[in-house]
Amino acid sequence: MGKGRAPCCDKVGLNKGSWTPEEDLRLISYIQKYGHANWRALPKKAGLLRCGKSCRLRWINYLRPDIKRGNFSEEEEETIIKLHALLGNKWSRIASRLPGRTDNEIKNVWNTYLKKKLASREREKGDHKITDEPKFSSIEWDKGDHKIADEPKSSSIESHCNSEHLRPQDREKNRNKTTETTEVQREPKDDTSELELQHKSSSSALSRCSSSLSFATVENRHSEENGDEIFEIPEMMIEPELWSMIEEGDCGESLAVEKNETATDESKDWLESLEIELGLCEPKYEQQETLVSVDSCQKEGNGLCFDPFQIEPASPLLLEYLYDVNVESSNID
DNA sequence: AAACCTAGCAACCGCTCAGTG
DNA sequence: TCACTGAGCGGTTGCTAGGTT
Repeated sequence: MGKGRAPCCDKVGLNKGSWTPEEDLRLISYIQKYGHANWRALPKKAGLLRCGKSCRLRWINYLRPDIKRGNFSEEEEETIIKLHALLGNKWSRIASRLPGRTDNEIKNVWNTYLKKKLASREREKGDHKITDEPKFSSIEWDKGDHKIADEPKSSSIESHCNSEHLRPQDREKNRNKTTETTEVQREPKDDTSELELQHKSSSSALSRCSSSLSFATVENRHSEENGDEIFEIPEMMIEPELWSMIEEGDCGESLAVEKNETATDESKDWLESLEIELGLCEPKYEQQETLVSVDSCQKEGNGLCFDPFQIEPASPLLLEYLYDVNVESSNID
């Protein structure tokens, strides 16, 4: 750039490296109450010794309520492979097609696993070189080379929930590391207009299909003033002292935030579950199984369950998406 | 049991872009 | 139009856990 621009923050005396549970809690607590309109100012206001960029990254990649933790399903992997063939290393673009997944996560999965998987697959087929470049141009697309149309058609809800489709090492990992991350399924962020339709239809299925810490429903809504999300958190019980701990900053120094009288029970519940995940407190009671099982849902045939990653040629959502991708590719060209 | 290796992932860094005064 | 800011993106690094020798 060369404009002598000041660093995004004064890095002297700031924490680096892994985030502590206390920092996480502090960040979540602040964003829950005040949103994240200004990342640069956020750490100071929240009493965090981090730069705004770091806070943003931590929130987006790890703490965001709509984040989907855990292993990628076969369908997700296939989707990534196909989208990568179309878009190349446009991780954020790819992530926008996979609700609940972050660009960072997809990038990591690609670099550590999918690239190799694809390479070995190609090796079996022939001698195709795996590159980071998009495989299909919009020209190919126009010719009707709709590679994505051969997307697996089987429902992935089960596979999403069912570890049978996970890689062996990941299945093992899951058994051993049950509380490693905040495996909380929440409504996907719907700030991407192009995903709006998908979200409307797929998010319920997604949020239903998750780990033992899944919640029944979580709604996002946009603040009219600044577009920040305010998350409606499902109803659960919470230790009152825990909440006051957060409010009064008992988990560290006092929080630089005021007590929010309107903080919902749901927010507290979410924080509590997060604290359990972070190992800040013991689970007080058995997590209620609030999710409708995929099986029962499918048996009921109520139309609420479907595969968020299912891509069939006839799907209007897919057509919209394909059109979208095609237009975007054309624009780039 | 210890040393070494490898894979996975969180976090950082530097750059670009869009918005604003 | 220019200077600047803040947010976001993609590449890279470094830590850690698990596996292997």
